[in-house]
Amino acid sequence: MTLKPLINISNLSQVNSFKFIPIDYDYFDWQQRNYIRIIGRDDKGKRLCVIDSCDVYLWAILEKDIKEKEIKNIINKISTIKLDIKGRQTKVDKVEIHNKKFLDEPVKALKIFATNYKDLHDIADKLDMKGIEKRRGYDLGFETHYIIEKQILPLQWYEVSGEILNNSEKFGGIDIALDVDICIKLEKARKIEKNSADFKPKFLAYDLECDEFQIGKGEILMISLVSENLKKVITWKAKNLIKDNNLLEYVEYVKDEAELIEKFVEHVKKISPDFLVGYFSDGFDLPYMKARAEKHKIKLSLGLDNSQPRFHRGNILTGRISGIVHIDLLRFIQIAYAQYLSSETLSLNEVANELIGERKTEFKFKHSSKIEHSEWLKYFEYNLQDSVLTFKLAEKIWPDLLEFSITDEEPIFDVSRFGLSKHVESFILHNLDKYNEIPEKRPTYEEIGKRKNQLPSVGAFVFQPSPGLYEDIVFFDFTSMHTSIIVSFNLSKGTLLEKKPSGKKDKDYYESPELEFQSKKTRFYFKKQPGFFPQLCKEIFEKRKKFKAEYKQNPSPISKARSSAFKVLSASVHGYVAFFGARYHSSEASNSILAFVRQLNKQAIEKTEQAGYKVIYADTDSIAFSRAKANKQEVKDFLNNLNSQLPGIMELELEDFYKRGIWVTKRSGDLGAKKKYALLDEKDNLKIRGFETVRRDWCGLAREVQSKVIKMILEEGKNEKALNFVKEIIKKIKNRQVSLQDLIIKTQLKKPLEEYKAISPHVIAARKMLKQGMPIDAGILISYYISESSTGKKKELVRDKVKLPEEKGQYDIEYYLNRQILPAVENIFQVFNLDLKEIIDGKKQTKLGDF
DNA sequence: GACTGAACTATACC
DNA sequence: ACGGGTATAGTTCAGTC
Repeated sequence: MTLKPLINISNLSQVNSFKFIPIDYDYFDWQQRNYIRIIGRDDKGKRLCVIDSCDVYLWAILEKDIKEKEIKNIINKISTIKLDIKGRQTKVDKVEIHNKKFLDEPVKALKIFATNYKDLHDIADKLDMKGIEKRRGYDLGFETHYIIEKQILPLQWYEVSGEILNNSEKFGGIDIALDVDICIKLEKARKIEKNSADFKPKFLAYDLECDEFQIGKGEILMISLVSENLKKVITWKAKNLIKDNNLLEYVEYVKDEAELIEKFVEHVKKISPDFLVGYFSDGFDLPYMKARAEKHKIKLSLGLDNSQPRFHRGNILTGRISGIVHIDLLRFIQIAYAQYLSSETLSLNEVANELIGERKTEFKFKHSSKIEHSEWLKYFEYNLQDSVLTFKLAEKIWPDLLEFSITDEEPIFDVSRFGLSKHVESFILHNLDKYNEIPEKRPTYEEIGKRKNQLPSVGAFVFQPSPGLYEDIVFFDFTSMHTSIIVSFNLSKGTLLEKKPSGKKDKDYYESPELEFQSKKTRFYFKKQPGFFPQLCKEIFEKRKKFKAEYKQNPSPISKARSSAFKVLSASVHGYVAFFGARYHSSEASNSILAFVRQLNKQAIEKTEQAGYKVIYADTDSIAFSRAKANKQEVKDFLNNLNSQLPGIMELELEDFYKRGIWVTKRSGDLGAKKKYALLDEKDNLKIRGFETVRRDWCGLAREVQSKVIKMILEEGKNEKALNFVKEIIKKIKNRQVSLQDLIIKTQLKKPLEEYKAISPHVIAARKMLKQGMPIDAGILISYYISESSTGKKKELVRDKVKLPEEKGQYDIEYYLNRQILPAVENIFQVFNLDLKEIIDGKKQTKLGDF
C-alpha cells in the first residue's frame, strides 16, 4: 500500500477546509446505515475522499379525501415497522406528512425515513395498507438519491470541511484501506464559483493484445499504458529483442503472464489516474484481465481500496473499479456521438481518424506462435499506438463527458454508459424538487409487457416529391419540433386529462388533432396549467437554443460540448415519452405529439403553397420549396410571417438556401423516392441524403461514381459530362481495370450467425470467415466481393459467388455493372429522360437534352 | 424449372 | 430493454404453374 502523507495534527484546524471536485460516487454500509463515498480532487490535484450521509426515505401517497384520524393511525402503524432481513435490522426512524405533487396532482404524502436505502423496497412492501395509494421514491439508487438530497453534484467545485480521518477507526477504518491523500467526514459543503473546466482530469489509457478473442481463452501477450507522461508496453514475449534493441525503451519485460498482470496493477497504482480508459474495454480488456488473473490465482486489485473490478451483467458487461472511473470510450461514442460522426464503423481506427486525425499502426495479425522474431517490434508499436489513440480520444471527448455529467447531474461512470432515455430521465429526476414532485417509479416487468403490446403509433408525414432537377431551393425546419410541441401544448403523462372536459365555452384545455389510437379515431385532451414535464422540456428547449447561439458566437470545445449535450437531450425527449421503459412514458402524449408534428408540417406546406411557392419536399419537421423569382429577403419575410402564426413556442427557422437539388424516382415505378435527394449549397458544398453514396452496404466504386455524377449534374445543371464519365467507368469495369478494393461490399452482421433465416451473401461470407478461425460476433462488418461463377450454371444465386477479399478470383463484370453501378446512377439520368441501359447497350440512341 | 410476390435483411432520414 | 416511426432496396424463400 502507498504510504499516506502524515498530516500535522496541530495544523488541522487550518487545513480541514478544501476546494473539492467530486468525480466518483460509491456507497458503503457502516453500523447498518448508508454512507456515500465520493472520490475527487482538490484544487492542487490531491486525491480526496469525502464521506457523507443523508436522509433515507420513501414516499407513501395517501388516498384523496382521507381523514386526519386515519392518517394518524397509518403513521402510528408505519412508525413501528421493523425489519430483520439480509442480516440487517432496519426500522422506520420517523414519519412526516407533506403536501406534495405527484404527476402534477396535489397530494398528501408521508415521508417515511428509514435506516438503510437497500431496505426501502421491503418497507414499501409493508405499506400495502388501506389509505395508502402509492409508494414512490425508493428505486433511484442510493448515489442518485444522495446527489438529489444533498446537492453535491458531480464535476462542480465545492468548499468542503469536516473531520479529517487519519488512521481512524471510524467507518471500520475506511481511510486506512483507501489509497487517497485526504479522507474527510463531511460537515459542511458550499458550492463555489470555480469553473469545472479548471479541473484537468488524469487519464490512463490501456489496451491488451492476445491470441484468442474469447474472454480468458488465450494468454495476454502484452498490455500498453499511456498517460500524459508515460508510454509503456509491458510484455513477457520476445525478451531477446528488447535486450538487443534500445529503440524499444518503452517496453518493459516481465517473466510471465501473471507478472504482466501484476505489473499492470502496479503501474496503475503508481500513476493513480482519475480515469482508466479503454476502447471496448467493458466487453474485452477488463474482463479478459480479470479472467486471466483468476486463472493464475492472483488479484486484480485495481481499486483504491485494493478491490477487484466488479462486473455488472446487463445487456452488455460493465466493469467498475472502486475509486477509479473505468470508461469504455466505445460505449459513450456509440450512444451519444455516433449519429454525429461520419465514420462507417466505430472501430478505434476510423473514429480516431475522424476525431483526432490519427490512425492505428498497420499490423497483420498472426498467432503469437507464428510471429517472427523481428515482427514483435511492430506488434509492440501497434499495441502502444492503440493506447495512444485511446488516450488522445479521451482528452478530445472529455468536454462532452463533462457537459453530460453536469447536465444529467450524474457521475461520469454512469453518464458514459447512459442510453438516450437515461440522459432525459436523469435530467428530469434531478429537477423534480423545483416542482415539489414525487418521482414516478420505474415500470414493472408486467407494465413494460403491456406497453410493448400496444399497436405501433403512426409517425411523421413525408411529402411525396416529384422527381426532377430543381433550382433556387429553400429549406425551413422547425426548431426542436417535438420538444417545442410538448411545451406549446402541455403534453405529458401528468397533464393528460381522462376525458374531454365538458360544458366549457372558452377552452381551458389543449386538444390534440384527430389521430388513430389502438385502431380507433380519437383525440386526447391536456390541462392548460403547465405541468412539470413540459416545463422541464421548456428549460431544455431554451438551453438548447442558448448554448447553440453561444457556441456559434464563441466556438470552443466546451461551448460545443454544452451545445451538443442539450442538442442530444432535446432530440431525445419525444423518444423518451414513447419509450416503454421510461418512468414518464405516455403513449397518449406520444401519439398526440406525433399528430401535432403531422398537422404543423402539413399546415406549413399549405401556407407555403398559398404564398405562391412550389413545395418540393418535406419530411417530419422540414419543408423544401423553390423560391423561383423571390429574393432572399422576401423568403425571410415569408418565414417571419409563418412564425407569427405558429402557436406557443413553435418556431420555423431558415435552414439554408441551395443553388440546385435533385430528386429521383424510386427503383420501381415513376414516383419520386422519399428520403433520397442531393443539394448543392451556395458555397458549392454537396449535401447528399439517402443515396447509395451514403450507404455503407454498397461497393466503393458504385458510391464514388454516384457521388461524382451527382456533383457534375448539380454543378452544371446538365448531364453530358456525367454521362461520359459513366461510360468511361463502364469501359473500365468491362476491361477489368477496376481494383478489387473498390468492389468490396461491406455488410454488418446484425445478429448471431445461426439465427439467420435467409442465407444472404454476407451470411455466406461470415461463414467462410468463421471457418478460417476468425471471431464472428453480432455487430461485426463483413467484407466480400462477388466473383465470376465457378460452376457456370445459369441460375446461380448471388451468394454462390461470394468471395472474401483475400480469396483469389475475378470479379463478376455482369454483377457489378447491373447490380451496383447502373442501379446507382440510372435513375439520376432518368431525370433527364435518358435511359442509361439503352444508351450503354447501344440499342437505341436517345437524343441528349430533349427533356 | 421458371416466375412472382412475400419475407427477411440492412441501412438510411428525421 | 435501455429513444421513435417512415422509407428504400437488395436477396432469398416459398408457392404456383
